Amino acid sequence: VAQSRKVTLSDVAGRAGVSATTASYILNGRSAEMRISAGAQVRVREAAAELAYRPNRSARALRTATTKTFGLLSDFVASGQFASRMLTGASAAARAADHLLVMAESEGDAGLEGQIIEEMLDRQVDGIIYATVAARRATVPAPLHAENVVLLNCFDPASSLPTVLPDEFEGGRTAARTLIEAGTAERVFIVGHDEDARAIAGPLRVEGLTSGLAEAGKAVAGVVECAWRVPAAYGAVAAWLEHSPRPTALVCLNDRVAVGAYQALAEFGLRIPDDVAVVSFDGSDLAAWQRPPVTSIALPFEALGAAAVRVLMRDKSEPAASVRLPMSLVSGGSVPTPRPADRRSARA
Amino acid sequence: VAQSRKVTLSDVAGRAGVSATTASYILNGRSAEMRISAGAQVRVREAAAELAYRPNRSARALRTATTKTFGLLSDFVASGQFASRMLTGASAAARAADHLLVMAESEGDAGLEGQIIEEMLDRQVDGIIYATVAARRATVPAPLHAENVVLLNCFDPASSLPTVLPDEFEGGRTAARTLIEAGTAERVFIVGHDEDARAIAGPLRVEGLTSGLAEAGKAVAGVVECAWRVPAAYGAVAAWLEHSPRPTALVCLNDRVAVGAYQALAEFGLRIPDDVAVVSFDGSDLAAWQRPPVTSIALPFEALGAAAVRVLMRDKSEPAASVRLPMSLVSGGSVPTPRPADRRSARA
DNA sequence: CTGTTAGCGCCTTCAA
DNA sequence: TTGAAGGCGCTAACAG
Repeated sequence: VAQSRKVTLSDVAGRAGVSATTASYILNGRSAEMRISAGAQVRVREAAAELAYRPNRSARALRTATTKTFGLLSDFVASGQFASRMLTGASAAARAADHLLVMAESEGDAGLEGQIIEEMLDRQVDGIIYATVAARRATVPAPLHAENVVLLNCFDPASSLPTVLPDEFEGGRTAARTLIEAGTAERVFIVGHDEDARAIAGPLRVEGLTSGLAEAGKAVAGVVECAWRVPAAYGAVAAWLEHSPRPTALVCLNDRVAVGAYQALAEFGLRIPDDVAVVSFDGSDLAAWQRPPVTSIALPFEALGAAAVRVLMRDKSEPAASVRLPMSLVSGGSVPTPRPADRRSARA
Repeated sequence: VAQSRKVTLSDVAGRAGVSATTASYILNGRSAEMRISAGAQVRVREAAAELAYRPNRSARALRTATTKTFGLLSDFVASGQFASRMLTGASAAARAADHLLVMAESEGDAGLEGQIIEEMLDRQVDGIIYATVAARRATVPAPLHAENVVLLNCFDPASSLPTVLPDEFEGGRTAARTLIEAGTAERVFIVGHDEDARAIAGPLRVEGLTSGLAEAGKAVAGVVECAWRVPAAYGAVAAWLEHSPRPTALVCLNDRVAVGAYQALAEFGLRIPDDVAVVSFDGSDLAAWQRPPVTSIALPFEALGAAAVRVLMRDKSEPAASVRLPMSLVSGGSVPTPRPADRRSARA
């Protein structure tokens, strides 16, 4: 039966007729190591259960300087699915390892970021995930360099901190392969352009695409430059369609761009995938909701978050390896299905 | 200059030539109350700054049983914008009040939920936000009844815990008023239907709509039942358009439903807003990304999160009032603009 | 195999 | 106006 007043370790020890030390050893799974008698073990466990004993984490933290808590610091969480799904993955992985996540958003403000880092460090978090919502170069604040830190979806050229990133380059190659297999790689146009010089997702996706097309003797026919936002993409693609040769395929640098492109194509009476194939990146719900659903090279959102947690929990004697996770093809209906013969030969 | 080893309060006191007690009073803003000498105050503050002193929160937590940390427990975070934007609001409000948020997701699993609650309580959080991603009735686990808890986007009929909810009923009335002013309230059909018996958003939105229409002598013409998902809404609306009289307006119970409805209307060659007006609920980005943008009755996502934090931080001598926040009209282009004369008379 | 002792860093009575 | 002492609950040497 649970007590009304908070149950402490010595309450348990008292009830089991042992000292607090012994109870501590038993409850922390060190009975074998300490060669505790079977009787004591049973009595302590029973007492703990009967009293619904829960260790006081603050006391333990003071003593051991660990909190079974990780900090997750992100620049933005509200935009798109990246932050939330990554958070889900990280949170689940942390919980599976008996940890909790303290989370905060810097809103891209360096001052705020610094404050948050102090707050997290004050709380003695066991590690910090430094995440960005867009894959990019980042400058990690100095106080983090000495801590257990992992960079998620970003990297700092000036530091050797471990990093978890999606493999954008291979993702680009997957996009190329998809178009080649479908026989729509004749006139491929890229839609989208990163204004942010620190961004790496776009450039890597483009490089991968170019590399993949080259293997089949193809090349990118051109780029429709626009911000990675729906209205911008709509406007740019619509304006471009006025004057340009009809593309066989559009590679949209993310799903929002694809939505804008869909709108423009519809306005010009171009059918997807019959007239134009569309491939995009991210694999968010947004892609699945279009008609037809957009074939998208998906970010492993949850896996990225989980991988970051695993890096924080690694055996600290090891040097902390960075991780690059594959992006996967989520087939929608925006790329024509290759005839079986084509597909077979392409795979061979 | 910061030390390599962790700086403690007595380090500061030593450097300032006072005892830890005095330093504690000064650094906690109790100098006046304790009538500390001006000199001591200056010296202690200087010493703290020079040593870059930061209080050890774990030690303070052990002593005071408070952590300047709130727990945020949600059933899901990844779906849609609700959780993430609400999280943004809560996190910002918490930080503004010198608190941090520990966050976890129960994935709708009661067992997991119980574990997470224990974990949060073990860490002595100063309060817990119990949030659901869909507005609904909830059954708050027993351990929370005795704690500082606020329900966010849900309520528990069996408890008297304070609650933060959007005003869905008034939101429905706003939708009605919008259609009436635009002169498109003749044949209004509702699209969407909650399967979950615990859900309250849909029913309240419908009630509000009905009430608002009634004031103008109108009524809902019918309901197209479908789950609140894009493909379901598309399918239901498309099937329905085959046989039904053309509506003057569709009230979609959320933005995802509106997206599906848009797709169906487009397929039938019906133009928005000329042939059919569309109003929906939530005010997520999704609505803004349609062409034309959907006129949507918006949930105050960030404000809901912030309000929940404020409830947790209220003066504890007060009884904890529940909060109902207004939904706001976000005009897109999916409802025809009323002629100025109409609008004026409707407002009178 | 188990208990005693000694703090972790901080706040807070109580005395001076 | 300030300092000394005690203890929050837990863990870890060190004895026995």
